[in-house]
Amino acid sequence: MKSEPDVFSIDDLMRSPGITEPWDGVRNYQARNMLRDEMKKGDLALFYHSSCEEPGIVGIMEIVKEGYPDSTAFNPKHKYYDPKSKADNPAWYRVDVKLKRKLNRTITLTELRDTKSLQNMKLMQRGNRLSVMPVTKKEWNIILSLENKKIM
DNA sequence: GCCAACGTTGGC
DNA sequence: GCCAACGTTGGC
Repeated sequence: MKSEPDVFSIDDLMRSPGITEPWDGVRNYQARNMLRDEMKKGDLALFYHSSCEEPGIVGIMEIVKEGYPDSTAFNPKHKYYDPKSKADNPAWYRVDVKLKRKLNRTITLTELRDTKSLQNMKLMQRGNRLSVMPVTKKEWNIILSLENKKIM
């Protein structure tokens, strides 16, 4: 799950009450489908910092509430307001995430690109812009094995 | 700031 | 339904 740290960072999540926050503001249908249909309570997710100095994976989260309507879309004053989404037929969904732990260090995008066994990851695919995307168990294990392996 | 690669919009 | 124009994402 991607977030721009200037908007919402792993440290913001650490400071949240109960280290839990709704992951809202996703306005892309493919990503919406994953939030609404795919992600289950107890699932784990990687927190990715995008559009920043050091893009990469910074933490592990747990889904603590499954997809439910993103009410920020209903509020005309909210920055995520979307008039197309109505309370009786919501277009956008969110999940609640809880921080499991912050990684010892950022596993950078460069490093992921340099890892041969991760070349098929969704994240690596050209022009990929999804803010929520699947990670296979195998990829997950490889990624986390990098955490304590090499210091860039 | 640039630009590639998408997604969305709207005229026809 | 097509497709050009426009907007957005996100790495660099």
